[in-house]
Amino acid sequence: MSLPHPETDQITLPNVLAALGDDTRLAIIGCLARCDASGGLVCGQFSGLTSKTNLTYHVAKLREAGVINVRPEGTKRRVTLRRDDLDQRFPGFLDSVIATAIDLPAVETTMRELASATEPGSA
Amino acid sequence: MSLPHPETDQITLPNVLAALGDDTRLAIIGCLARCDASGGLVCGQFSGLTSKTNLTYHVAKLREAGVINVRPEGTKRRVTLRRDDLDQRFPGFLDSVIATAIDLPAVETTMRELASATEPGSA
DNA sequence: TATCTAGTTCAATGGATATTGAACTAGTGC
DNA sequence: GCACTAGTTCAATATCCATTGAACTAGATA
Repeated sequence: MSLPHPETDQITLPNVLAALGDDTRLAIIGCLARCDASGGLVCGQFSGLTSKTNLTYHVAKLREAGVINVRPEGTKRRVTLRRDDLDQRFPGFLDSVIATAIDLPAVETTMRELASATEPGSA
Repeated sequence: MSLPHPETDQITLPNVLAALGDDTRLAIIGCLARCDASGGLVCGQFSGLTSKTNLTYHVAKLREAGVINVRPEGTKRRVTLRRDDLDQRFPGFLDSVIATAIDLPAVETTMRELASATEPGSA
């Protein structure tokens, strides 16, 4: 872990709520919720949501609040949800947020783009 | 209901999260969670949290997001949590937030003030 | 009617937050 | 070494948000 992440017990509800109270960041969480089982996503895969610079900003916000984990992987950054940590800290919270966030319009759109980008013949 | 409140199905997760992502408002929710069974609270009872003007502002934010109900009662405004509506819309969400919000320092302090203000002999 | 209480409205302010573009850095592969 | 990719940093801006104080309104009470 080369980037600073808060310890589990440093994660606070006000910070997490503030981090999630933004459309772009909520969409990022929605996308992650949909494909976290497959090992998360890298920043570039959220490019449909906003600019590259702005993504760096929002991903950092989520990381600093303790909502996601960001792991360098070559020139990329692999982003995953801190499910276990959040469940431990605020039981039931993440699941209830995800249940709604997973169906947000911005998430639907991004996932569609992501799917078509990995279709055979598009590479 | 003389003040505008969103219908249950108009309540959105981004709005609710943004409304709760503020220390003052989270403290209001914590206080309400503690004594909602006893019929809610009136604005003035949150006076330990911030100024009167600022309370009007934050209470309006929570109301507009659909988190609380505000009912005129003489010159006062009775504030209650929209538990049923939120449970219907985002199952489990409110409970998980309350579990943590109820123990916030600002809530503890406010509840102590509230308790001492209703002690026999203080009226 | 006069006064008090509880809360609102409004305009102004300060501070935080989101967004942008240009320049930059760290890996990867030729 | 060179070019490419992925993401960062920085400074600037634009916007939104929380906070304040003064003046105000509605209802209760004497």
